[in-house]
Amino acid sequence: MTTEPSTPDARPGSRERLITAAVQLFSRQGYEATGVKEIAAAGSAPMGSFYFHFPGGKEDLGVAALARGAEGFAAVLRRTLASVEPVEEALAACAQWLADDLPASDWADGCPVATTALESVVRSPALRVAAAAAFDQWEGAIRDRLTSAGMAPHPAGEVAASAVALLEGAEMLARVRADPAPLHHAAASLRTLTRAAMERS
Amino acid sequence: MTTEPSTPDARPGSRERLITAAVQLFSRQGYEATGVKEIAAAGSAPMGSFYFHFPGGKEDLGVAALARGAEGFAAVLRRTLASVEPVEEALAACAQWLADDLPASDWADGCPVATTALESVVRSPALRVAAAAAFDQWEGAIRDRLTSAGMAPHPAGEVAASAVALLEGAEMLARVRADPAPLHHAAASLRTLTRAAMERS
DNA sequence: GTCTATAACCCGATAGAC
DNA sequence: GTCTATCGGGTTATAGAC
Repeated sequence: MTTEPSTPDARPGSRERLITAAVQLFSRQGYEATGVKEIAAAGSAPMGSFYFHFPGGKEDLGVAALARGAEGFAAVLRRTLASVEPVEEALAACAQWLADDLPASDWADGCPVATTALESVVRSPALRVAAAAAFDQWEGAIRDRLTSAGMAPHPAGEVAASAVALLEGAEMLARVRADPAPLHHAAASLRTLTRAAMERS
Repeated sequence: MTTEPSTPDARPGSRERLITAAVQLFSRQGYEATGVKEIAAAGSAPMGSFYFHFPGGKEDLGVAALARGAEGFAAVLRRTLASVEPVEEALAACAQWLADDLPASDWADGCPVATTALESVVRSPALRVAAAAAFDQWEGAIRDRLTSAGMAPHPAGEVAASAVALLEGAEMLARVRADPAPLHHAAASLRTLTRAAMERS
């Protein structure tokens, strides 16, 4: 059992550094545009370490990076959803969190999954499955928050799916336009969708 | 003036064939994963023709392919929006059109802009601007349909932006999962959003 | 306008010393 | 586990004949 924080203050091992570097590079420029040498350099690891830790090569690291990125945004989602009431403001707050966070990198650091997900559809079943798991995880976190607030499972699943789609689409528009407005409009739309579904429940 | 259909029955020139090939390849696998040789082969044009017609190289063709893809989907949007009443069903029909169309290619042929748009944010200002223009065009077509139905300009712009975001996000989820459900949920959400905005007008 | 051949470089992956 | 050097094949782009 060599899970990471065995000695809590130690510098992360090269495997961890490679995953962290890959998450950021994939979120900025996607999977295809990122070279393994670039990842190794960003993670301060030589090529030998790369292929020691990821025998399956770039795709192997890609799967690990998608899982890591998925967990990172899931934590943000859960924290934001849990700390805001009422429920329709909780979802809007997630869009607002993106509108506040993305400009900090000048819109460079985007969703750690989306670009790689689209690139994977035709080219890599392994990456496609890992991306699907990421979206499932986020959708599940949102669905749980909606049902906890009393929404029936039937509309909650559909609203959660549309919420993930809306957040992803609005983030793409915002990054391409370098403008937070699509995320603000998404927040308003999420309020409307949540309120309508709650009234139906 | 050498716009294309000068002799309507002629085989398209190599420039047209290159653009058509690029639109499809970028919609399948994105910009970064697509090589210029691959585009030239798919368009049955030699490398010499490629750099004759697109002196700026791959990025030059990329801009043309985004504009062509944008116009293609804008035509679908305008046709669908114009042929369905009432207005809240018109937007839902656009999501349904995607749910019907995408499985035909086994989810391979996706949005001709989205993947390249995300890849471009950090890497190519020219492609980023072309992608933004595509999204603006689609948003404008939707906004026009909403205001024609009597919606005030203020909610119409926001609803149109969220509609583009929702369609793009739901298409991504559907392709990655190989499942039309996210597009069906998006259709339902578009009905709700349109109805709520109409009532507010 | 069209084509071939190739330059110059970068890719993912590996071998093998340490 | 870590590092360097390198392989074979890919990339974008160009030169120059036709």
